[in-house]
Amino acid sequence: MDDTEPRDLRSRNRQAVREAISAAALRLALQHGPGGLRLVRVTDIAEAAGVAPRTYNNYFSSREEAICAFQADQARRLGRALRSRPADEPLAEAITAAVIEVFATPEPDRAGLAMILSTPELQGEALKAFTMAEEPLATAIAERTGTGARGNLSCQVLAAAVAGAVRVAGRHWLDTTNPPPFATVLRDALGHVLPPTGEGGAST
Amino acid sequence: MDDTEPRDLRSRNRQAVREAISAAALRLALQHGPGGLRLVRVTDIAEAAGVAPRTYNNYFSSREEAICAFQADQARRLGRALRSRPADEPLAEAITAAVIEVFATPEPDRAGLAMILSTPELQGEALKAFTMAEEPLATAIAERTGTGARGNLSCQVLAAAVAGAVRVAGRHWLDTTNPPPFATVLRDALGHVLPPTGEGGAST
DNA sequence: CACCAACTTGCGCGCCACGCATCTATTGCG
DNA sequence: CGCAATAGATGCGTGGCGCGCAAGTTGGTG
Repeated sequence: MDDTEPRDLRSRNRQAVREAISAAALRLALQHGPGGLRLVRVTDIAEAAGVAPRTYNNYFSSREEAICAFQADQARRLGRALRSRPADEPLAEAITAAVIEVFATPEPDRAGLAMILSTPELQGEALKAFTMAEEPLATAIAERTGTGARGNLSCQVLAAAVAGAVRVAGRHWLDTTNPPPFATVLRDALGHVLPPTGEGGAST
Repeated sequence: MDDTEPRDLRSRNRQAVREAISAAALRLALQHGPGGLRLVRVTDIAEAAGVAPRTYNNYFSSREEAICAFQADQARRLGRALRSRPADEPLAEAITAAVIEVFATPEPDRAGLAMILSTPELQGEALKAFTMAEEPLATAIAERTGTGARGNLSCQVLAAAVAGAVRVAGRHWLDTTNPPPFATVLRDALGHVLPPTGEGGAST
């Protein structure tokens, strides 16, 4: 969906700068390796992105946040992706399709993922990013299942389970030599937490 | 059970200091409220804990880490708790019992939890703490189900789902006025991700 | 064409993480 | 029971970074 493209030309430029900084940060991080994250100065990132150090700070408050901005954006799209699925599609299939659309299209960058998963600091940030997806996802699930209660436990638990499955799938996919398409791993992982077709998981 | 208590006097003292710093950090954080986390100086925490600022830094590298040390310790105990359950107990019951033993015994501190869940910085740290529990938990589950493969996706997914359920349950319990025992909420949440008795969830 | 708002950038301050050197208490051994 | 080895605590100093403030610049608007 192209709804991620902002209308305002100003916002457009802003997003471009954001991605530029993020890309520069990830690239520098990859150069220094998992252990040398500390050696990546904020000044270097800003310079590589073509902005002032102060400006970098207007976008991100930490290196980790900048590096994981892509994951954060992905997570932000998940709820919307689920809503855009046809309403008559079974819940499990809709979630699976939405997840694959967001996280496996295109195939993730293996090096970047490895960098993040092998660096504790970045793990935490990526974790935050994935968790951000849970609340909108839970809301979307609640809408789809018709469960009115927004505070419904089962929807939130399911959303958390889905997010966790995606995260675990990513790690598993990365640890696999000669890996299958990420979408395959995602389907497999989601199969363990998704209710069988026809059951929305709302029992309370 | 008490194998978590080291007999070494040195380690014992170290753990005591760790808890003292953590408690002091949480107490000061509660005084300043969710928004005033930045106003909690490291010096204050160290002084309140009766140690030098430099020593505080030997234990924790950030305020957030210190405040959430209790959650981290809890998470670290989950895998061990599951192992200590009787081997003939069904998986779902064993996990539920272990979770309740670790997270609902004693009943969590409502104020502290509210503080953490309403402060983004602390949310991230608590998230890391919960996630730390996943790997040992997955290993324990794999042992219990007899699934040899350590890289087994289903066990890791289940572990992540359990951790997520605990986290969601905590938030839900906190948002509830006149709340039931936390153990009740935990059982409810876990019921949505745990396989029915007799099925280990290991299909691959 | 002129006004307004948002954004970038430079400056500067205060805090904090961390390396180095020293001192103290605990431990293990003879 | 005394001594050497060692782990941990503490002080000091330095460099990096988050962020508030104010001016310059660019895009959007009536």
